[in-house]
Amino acid sequence: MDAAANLPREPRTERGRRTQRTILDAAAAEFGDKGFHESSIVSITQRAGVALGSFYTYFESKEALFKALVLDMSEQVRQLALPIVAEARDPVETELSVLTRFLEFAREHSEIYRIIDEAEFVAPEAWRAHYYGGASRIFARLKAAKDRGEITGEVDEIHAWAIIGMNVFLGLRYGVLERDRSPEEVAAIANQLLQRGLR
Amino acid sequence: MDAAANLPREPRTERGRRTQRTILDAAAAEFGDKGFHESSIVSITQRAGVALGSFYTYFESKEALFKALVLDMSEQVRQLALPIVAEARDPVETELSVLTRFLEFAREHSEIYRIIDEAEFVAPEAWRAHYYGGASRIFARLKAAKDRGEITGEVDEIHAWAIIGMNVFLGLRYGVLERDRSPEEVAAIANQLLQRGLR
Amino acid sequence: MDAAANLPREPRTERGRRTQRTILDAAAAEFGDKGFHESSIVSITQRAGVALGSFYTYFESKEALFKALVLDMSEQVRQLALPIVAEARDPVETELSVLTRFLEFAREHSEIYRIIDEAEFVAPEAWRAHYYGGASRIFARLKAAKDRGEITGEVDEIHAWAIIGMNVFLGLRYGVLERDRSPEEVAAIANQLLQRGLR
Amino acid sequence: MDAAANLPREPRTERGRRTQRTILDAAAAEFGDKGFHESSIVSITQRAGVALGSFYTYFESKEALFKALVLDMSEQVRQLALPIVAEARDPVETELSVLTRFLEFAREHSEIYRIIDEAEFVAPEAWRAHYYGGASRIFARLKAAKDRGEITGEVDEIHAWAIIGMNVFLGLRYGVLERDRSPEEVAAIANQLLQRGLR
DNA sequence: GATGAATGAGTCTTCATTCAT
DNA sequence: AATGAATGAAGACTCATTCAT
Repeated sequence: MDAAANLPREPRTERGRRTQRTILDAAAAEFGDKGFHESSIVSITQRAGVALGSFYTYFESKEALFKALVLDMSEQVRQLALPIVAEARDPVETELSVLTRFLEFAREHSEIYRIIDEAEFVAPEAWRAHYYGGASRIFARLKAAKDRGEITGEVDEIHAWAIIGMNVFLGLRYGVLERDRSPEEVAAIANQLLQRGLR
Repeated sequence: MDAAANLPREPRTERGRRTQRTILDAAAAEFGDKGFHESSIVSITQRAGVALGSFYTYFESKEALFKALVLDMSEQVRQLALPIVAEARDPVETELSVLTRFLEFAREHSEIYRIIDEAEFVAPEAWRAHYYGGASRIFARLKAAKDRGEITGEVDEIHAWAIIGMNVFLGLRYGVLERDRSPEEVAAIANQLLQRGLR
Repeated sequence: MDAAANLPREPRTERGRRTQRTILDAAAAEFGDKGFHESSIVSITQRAGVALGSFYTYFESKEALFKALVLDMSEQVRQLALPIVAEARDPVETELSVLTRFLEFAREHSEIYRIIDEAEFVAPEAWRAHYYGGASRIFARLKAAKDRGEITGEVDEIHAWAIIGMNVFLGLRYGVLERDRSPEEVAAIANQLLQRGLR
Repeated sequence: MDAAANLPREPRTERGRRTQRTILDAAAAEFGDKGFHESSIVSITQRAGVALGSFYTYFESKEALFKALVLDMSEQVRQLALPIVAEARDPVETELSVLTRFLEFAREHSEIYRIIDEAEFVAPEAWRAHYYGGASRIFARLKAAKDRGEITGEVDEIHAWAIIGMNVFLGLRYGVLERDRSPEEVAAIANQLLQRGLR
């Protein structure tokens, strides 16, 4: 088994790189619209305006493409939090900003959102990598805040998973399914839980 | 659109009822193991030990079966909370018990868990019914508690979605993927958030 | 790996048995005409007058079908020699009759001939089974004749392979490619070699 | 039909000649390993370390390449017998030496062996040319021996085909499939048949 | 009600070949 | 000469669904 299995095949020319990009974009749109199983390679290449065969010049398989896409998107999501965390303020404040940013993102890129979610079933390792990574980054932030004395109680990995679950469902409900509340509002209200619980 | 569309076809005899039940169980196992798309009707009927054709005596289609299953399971999950809520104690206490019960359930019936989750993509209306229903019940509990003065701050549907997201991800992480923490522990630690937030 | 892998799937009804037989016959004709790689499942099912999908009701794959065919034909070829050997006469006489019979068969069933030959590349185990089996049966006959004192010199597996090679090439040349000499003539002349060598 | 069809395209420069040679060698290895149909042009050019497109600078098509290879190899096999025949001794003796040489060759170049054999199905004319040529050369040798009085009985083309069949199968069995007997031994034992038949 | 044979649209994937650079 | 991107026809195989028995 080649380590490069499932990785996009490296184009050797600039033209190749462009074609690969086109296919990738078409695939993101297609998967976002129809989900993995309803999407077809023919349809993706048609969207991309390239021949069917060209797909296989750049990707091993439909699964490999999906995985590549999830990895790519997972990275995009990860990037969201970076600038916010860099500013390093109050932990609850930080999570509030992260959530706000995340909700905006879910609105603007609901297809990415759906793709990562569907990965739970289609590309489980990629899905796990995404969420385990996310949870451990949140956990790390909480621990750091605790070390700085900004959090008094215990912090636990469980808190991190609770937060990520909250974020994901809020993003789904208020960013993808219905947009009847603004990201700021959703984030602010949800954040009360982190701030002071239900009282 | 017939209201009865997608509903299991009513068996007319006792024998028929048993066959239908057998198929339903086999389907739950199959979908839980392989997910919707990898599952096949032949395989389900083989598990059930009935002929392929018998499937269509009791179900409209593969989708209809799945939907029926999700509805059935959704109802099972709903039942979980009923006795707990009936005891009507402190709201945070209530959510703690509900979460604990839910985590136990996720452990014992991870296949049900996966099926409902996959419904987001395969049977979106059933999925929505399940989660919108869940959220509104939580929301109702919170409002009731607020009315009884047990909660001082504002309560919002957003809180309900945050809680449901928490629960789902904790169930997935600690009930399905890895069982390295007990349901009680997970619920207790997660509940701190509802109790007093991160401080 | 199931032991039944590659074996034809057992039909459960008489109708099924007929369909399977039809497909098998169509396949023999197709493979004989075009060879394995140029033959296609669509074409085979068209010849058979059944739907494409029906093929997969009865066979695992194109390879499995081919293998099944080779096994079946190998058996037919084996049957050729049985009655002749049963008569048990002079060994050279016996090989003469076997060769004659074989040459007649090659003429009448050149497609079978080609299929077994192509198996060397497409279904090597089946091919080996066929020829190793054939060689060992010839060898056994030679040994028996030797034991009966009908052969004075040493007998060796090598002789058996030499004889089989002779037979195959004569069948190909005078039974399949060109039929410019009668089976009896070919067998008689070739048999001189076994009789007394080149002198 | 152009007489030059299927012939390798003539390289115009020394560099070109080298590239063509490289491709030819890579193809021999590939075809020997995987057989004609499993081999692919991409894979051949990768083995050769040249670009895919370069293939078509030197060969008309995959079939043409194969045919060229068979012709080339057929010629190599033909060369085997030349020095032996030149020495012109006793005919049985000659065939013994030819067979020995041939068996050695089959051992050392089993890929060539397989390629010529597969040509029966892939490049039938080349295959026919090879074996008809071989048979007629053997036949010619026998006739010459007969003329010189070294063979007393009749000689026939049929004898030639019998001999070639023997050789091919012995080469396959003892040179390619299993090498449990030395070429000398195999040739010596097989030669008894030519010498004095089975007695 | 139960059975399982039959159907064929739909998909993925391969690969020889062409051609612009 | 050499390169490798692009093409698309062709083929194996799956599987939900129908229907005669």
